[in-house]
Parts: sequence; structure tokens; C-alpha cells
Amino acid sequence: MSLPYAVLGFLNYAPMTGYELKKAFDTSIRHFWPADQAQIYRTLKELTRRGWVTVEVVPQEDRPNRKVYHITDAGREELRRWLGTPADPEDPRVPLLIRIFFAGQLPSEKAIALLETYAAALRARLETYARIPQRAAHYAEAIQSPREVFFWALTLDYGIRLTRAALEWAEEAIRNIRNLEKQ
Amino acid sequence: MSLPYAVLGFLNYAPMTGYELKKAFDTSIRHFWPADQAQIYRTLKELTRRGWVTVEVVPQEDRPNRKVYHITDAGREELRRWLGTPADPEDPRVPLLIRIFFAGQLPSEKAIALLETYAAALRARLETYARIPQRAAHYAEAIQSPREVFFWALTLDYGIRLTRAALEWAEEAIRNIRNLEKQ
DNA sequence: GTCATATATAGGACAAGTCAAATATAAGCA
DNA sequence: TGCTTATATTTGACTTGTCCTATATATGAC
Repeated sequence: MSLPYAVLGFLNYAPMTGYELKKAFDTSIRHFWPADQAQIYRTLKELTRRGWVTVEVVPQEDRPNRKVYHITDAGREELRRWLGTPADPEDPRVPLLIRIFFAGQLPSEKAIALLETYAAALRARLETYARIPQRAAHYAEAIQSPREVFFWALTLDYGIRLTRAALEWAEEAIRNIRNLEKQ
Repeated sequence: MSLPYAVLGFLNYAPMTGYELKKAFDTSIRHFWPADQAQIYRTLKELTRRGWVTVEVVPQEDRPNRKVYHITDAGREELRRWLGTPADPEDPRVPLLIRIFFAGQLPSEKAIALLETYAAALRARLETYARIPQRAAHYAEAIQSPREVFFWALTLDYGIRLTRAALEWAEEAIRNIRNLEKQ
């Protein structure tokens, strides 16, 4: 149940509409916490109910009124409290590993193909990660806080390290399957 | 939607009841695919409906009748087909990273505490992994197939590598936060 | 003596998130 | 002319999985 707190985190930087929040998610933490648009709006409703945000309705013609959400003092307090609390455990599910676990049922080329596809996805992910610092520079200037930027960079570093480790695993797995064949 | 296929994978080794399947999950792939008991029974019902397994009811006194599930030829075919198919993407969600992303709002000791707790959990996980090979030896003897055992080992290797990478990240993050303080 | 554990299945309630559609209009592009 | 994209929110249906409870009894631990 981290989504409400991610929303509070963004609203703590600046008041925003649900629509703008969706963009904030998509251009920053999407890689480790994708957020569905419908889910954001429902969360906003819940946060309002709890008194952690307030809504400022800005009338518009042609379009639905903008509902700009502002974090309250109670919301800020709740955010800080939550941030200092131990993280929820990760979902350990790795769909590929089910296939690998039962891959003894598969001819070696098919097992290798599975791993090659996976490795290709990981390489693509690394390239995506490599392009992030440029985009992030824009936000870094806007926020003017090296401390914030430091922690943002940590999350990217996590993604790079884990992806590299997975890639190395896949590459060695492929080599080992080939060795298996030779014997 | 991998659970039905994991169930087929186990039933392909041997016919089993839902209860035995639950134990099979818990003593093997739980680390990358935990399975809820209720979910297993519901999946079994669905697999039966699709004709991928058949039920053999073994009457018992005192206890509910055993319902032993057998994989069918159609089920075996479906399993092989699925195994050769590209893996679903992983859920990228890492709850800790939301806290880290917004940790600029937190005093450094609290950010470090967060990472220490995380690192401790990772170390405990590595110890659990270290104990797996002994338990696995029992299954390896039972199945008498070095090829199957090779793929089982691959899944463990994945867990170890990824956990180590996460741990290295956390340890370096802690060092970097301490450096931040000194400046 | 009581409590946990093992055997064995089933169903209801609920949480989180996904997907798609509805509503309304302007701007830019081919 | 028509298609896509941007702006902005809401709702409904659905999926996957979790948690808890119910039912029944035997055995071993403390």
C-alpha cells in the first residue's frame, strides 16, 4: 500500500491535479512503481477523506474542472511518519523462473531462446536507464536540492545494479546450457 | 498468470492432491512464486474445467476425500507449449525505493536505518538460500534427472545473485549517506 | 490437559491494481 | 478531412491473490 504515500510525496513538492500526478509518476518512479490512472484518482479521493490533502476546484470550460490537490499539515506529518517506517517486503514473484524451473521438459534451444529473450529485455532496460540522467537534470534544476537529487539517483543505481546482475545470470545460464549439450 | 502452469509442472512430475501441491510449492518455488492454498484449489478446479487435469476421488473416513489430480495429455501439451513461450514481464514494484526516492525529507540517520533494516532482511535471505541445497538433494535423488536438477539450481542462483546485488547497493548507499553528512 | 500440527477441501470477503469506456474540445499533422 | 494527442475526471467490470473461517480427527509436545 505505497501508492497513497507516493502521491503524498509528490504533492509535498507541489500542488497538482490527478492528471499532473500521473505525468509525475510516468516521468520519475514508473520504473519501480508504475501507477494506473484510475488508481491515482481513487487514491486522491481516499486521501481527501482522510484529511491528508485538500481539493481546490479550478473551474474550466470545455474540460472537466481542474481539481488541484494540496497536501495538508496532517498529510505532511503522515508522510514523514511513513517514510521512517520499515519498507514492506517485495513481491518475490519472477515469472521467468517458473519456466526455468520446469525447463527440463524443454529442448535446450528453447530454454536458451527463453533466456535470450529475457536478456534482450534487460539490455533494453539498461539503455532506458542510461537515458534517465539527462531527463532528471531538468528536475534537479527545478528543485534546487542536492540532497533530494542524491536520493533520486540512488533509486536509479538500484535499478542498474539489479538489472546487470540479472543479465549476468542469464548470460552465464546460457553458457552453462551450451556446456550441458556438449557433454 | 503463471500459477496454473506451475501446478501443471508439478502434476507432470507426479499426481497429487491440492494439499500435497501446497507442500510442493512451499518446499521448492516459494521463493519466487509463493502460492496461497485457496488459490491452488481454485486453480485446480479451473484446470479440470479446461481438461488439462482429471480428478481421481479417493474416499476417506474422518477427513474430506482425497482428490488426486492427474495431468492429461492435453495438459502436458499445454504445459510444453507455455514453457516455450516468452516469460511475462516482472512486476517492477520495489516498495523500499518509494521511501528512498522521497528520503530527502528524512534525517540521515532515519534513511540509514531504513537501509540497514533492508540489508538485514537481505542477509537473512542469503542464509535461507544457503540452506536450500541440502533440502534439494533429497528431491534430486528422487527424480533421478540431472537435467531437471540443473534447471532447479539455476533458479536458486538467480535468487543469490540478485540478493547480493541488492545488498551491495544498500551497503554502498549507507556509506554514501555517511559521506554526505561529513561534507 | 491443552495446544500445535498434520491431513484435506471449500467458500466468502476483501485489497490492489488493470482495462476500457464515457464525456468534451482544441491543436497539430498528413 | 480525419487521425492523433493533449487536457481532465469518473465509473464499472474484472483479475489475481490474501486472509479467515468452517469442517473433522489423530498424534505428539509441553
